[in-house]
Amino acid sequence: MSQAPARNTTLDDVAAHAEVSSATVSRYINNPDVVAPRTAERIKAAIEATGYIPNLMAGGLASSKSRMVAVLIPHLVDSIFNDTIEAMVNELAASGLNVMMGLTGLLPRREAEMIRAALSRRVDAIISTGPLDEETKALVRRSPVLFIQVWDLPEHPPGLAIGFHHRDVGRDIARFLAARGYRRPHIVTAPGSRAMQRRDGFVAEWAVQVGGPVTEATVSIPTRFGHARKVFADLRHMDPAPDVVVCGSDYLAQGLIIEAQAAGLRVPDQLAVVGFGNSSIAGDMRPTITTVDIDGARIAREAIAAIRQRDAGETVPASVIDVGFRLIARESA
Amino acid sequence: MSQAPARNTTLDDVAAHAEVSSATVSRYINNPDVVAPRTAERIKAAIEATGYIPNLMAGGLASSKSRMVAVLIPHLVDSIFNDTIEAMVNELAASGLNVMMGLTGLLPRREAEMIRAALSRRVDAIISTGPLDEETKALVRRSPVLFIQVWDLPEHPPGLAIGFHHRDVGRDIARFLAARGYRRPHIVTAPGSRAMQRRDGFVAEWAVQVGGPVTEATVSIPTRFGHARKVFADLRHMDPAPDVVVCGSDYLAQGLIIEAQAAGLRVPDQLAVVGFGNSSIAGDMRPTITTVDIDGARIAREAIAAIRQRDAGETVPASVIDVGFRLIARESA
DNA sequence: CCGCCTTATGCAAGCGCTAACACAGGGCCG
DNA sequence: CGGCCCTGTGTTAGCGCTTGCATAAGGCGG
Repeated sequence: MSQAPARNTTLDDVAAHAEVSSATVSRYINNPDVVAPRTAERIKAAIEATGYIPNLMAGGLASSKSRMVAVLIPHLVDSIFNDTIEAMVNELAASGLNVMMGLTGLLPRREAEMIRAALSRRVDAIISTGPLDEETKALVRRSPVLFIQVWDLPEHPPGLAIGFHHRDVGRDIARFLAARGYRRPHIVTAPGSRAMQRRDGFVAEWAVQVGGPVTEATVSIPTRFGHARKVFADLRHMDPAPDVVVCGSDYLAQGLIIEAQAAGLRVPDQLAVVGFGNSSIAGDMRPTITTVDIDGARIAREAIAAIRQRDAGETVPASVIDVGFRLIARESA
Repeated sequence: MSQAPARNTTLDDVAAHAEVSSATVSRYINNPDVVAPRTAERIKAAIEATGYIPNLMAGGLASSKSRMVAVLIPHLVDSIFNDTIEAMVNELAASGLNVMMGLTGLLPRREAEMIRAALSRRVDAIISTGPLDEETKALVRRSPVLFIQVWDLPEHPPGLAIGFHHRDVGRDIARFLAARGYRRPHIVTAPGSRAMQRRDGFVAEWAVQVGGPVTEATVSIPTRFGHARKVFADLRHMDPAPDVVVCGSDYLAQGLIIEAQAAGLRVPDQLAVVGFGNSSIAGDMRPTITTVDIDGARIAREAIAAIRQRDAGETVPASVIDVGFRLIARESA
């Protein structure tokens, strides 16, 4: 109330108050067990009394550990990553790691920018959905940061990769739909390597399983609810009409169901729909949406495990963790 | 390829390479205009040659400016804040500010924790949806951080508040529905002060406008799509049946529309629905959703303006910026 | 009861950068 | 043509913390 302290309270202030050296206070904060119980007591009281708040920039500089992790994703709105990211951010917070969040949007340039920013902050790890261009990949390799690419399993990840094979997703959807007797699939794809892999997997397997034509449509990234109107309108002009639409996200799938119903079609009888991501809406939609579930929490856990391992001094090899996926058959297809 | 540099390259390395002092390199990086063009040239080349990446922890420590802003929100999944947050993060990035993201969930304790973490990082500003408990409010007031509370306009914000009056939202919805001739509103509220204010505003104004009973239901935070099944099921047992449902989010509104339609009801004729947030889905739903639009981008801009002002040395007074809201009448009510 | 090991703490040297201050040199005005 | 100001750069003292090393007590086996 009265006078604002000219200077922020520092470790030294606490140390003086507790009548110990600042080194001991530092130890108490970072590793309480190494200080004697009675000393700990005094320090604790001193911290309370002074209202001390550590300065992590100073601490980070001295220890060259930032206790911060960069999480880089394309979007927030209608993003199929949201469940994974939420799990990630929560897990990280629980581990005492703060999250520097970057939205990379569509431009690879932004991804590179955000990575430079993360590197400037000397983050302990970068978690990104990638993919990276060659220059950025080289930059990441040169730096000591732990780079974790999630949601995809590239051949030669710059660091650790935790994800699944998108091509296999496409393949499994093709098998599933073939087995269910669908014959004229229409696949809606967004540009972006992961979506493309799923598409390729689908097309290849469909050729094997059934062999008829696979029609396609393209939407912009991110694949969202609002795209459904146009996709459905286009689809109505097609002859023969598709009997099932394979979507790049549950949001789009939901939109298509709504459009189809508004047009008087019964889903799945007259038009079936498959989503992707098992987003929160998928199980509650009418009809419930057949989709592919990714264990986002598992991805988050694996990522955190790697970060901890690294933090403990072990080296995390550039490798690949396949968390798989699960096709969930519901009512919409 | 050959030997990893034992030590990271620093300003001094660049300085040596460019044959200037490190101070000049620092100037070049932070304020290129003050160094002579020829020197700038040399430094630029030296930076490229050495692959220098600044250390913002060191810079921040020295300048006591972190160039980082904390953004604290309850959730990511199905969050009505997402549009605002996305705008915010993008605007911040464009201003060269990095974002430390915190998910506060439902517990006030977590909010306090995240604020401490942000303070430890000496962030330039904290943007939070609040509200804060008294202790945390005091903590924030004591610290030199710029605290920006968004989405709400409390009486005595600890810093700057940018938002709108939720009570007025409730009031305006009541007027709108009364004018449209609805008579038996059912309002679905989540715990949380903002939702409560909207509810109170609605109930108070409804009493003035029409006067009949307002029935209510409660859902958990966040107000999401999946809640619709239960809300709708409960609503079917009510006698007299409501003719309009006022929802806490567009996602819930969407869910209710779907449930109603699945039960054979026509929306809005047999049951009308009002949402909140003007989320991306609202305009594309069938029927399109009557909702309340918040100019998230505007909130983001105002917040960034305050941060810049503060950064320029001016003091940002604890005050309130009302960005208002806009009721968008669409098809669902 | 003494040397040795363990445990708890202090000392001091940085971590990599910024910014206040000093200063050199050149242009320009009177 | 001398003094003054402006521009550009160097010098230096930190910013607040961590950590390796040194040191002071105790504990304990022989």
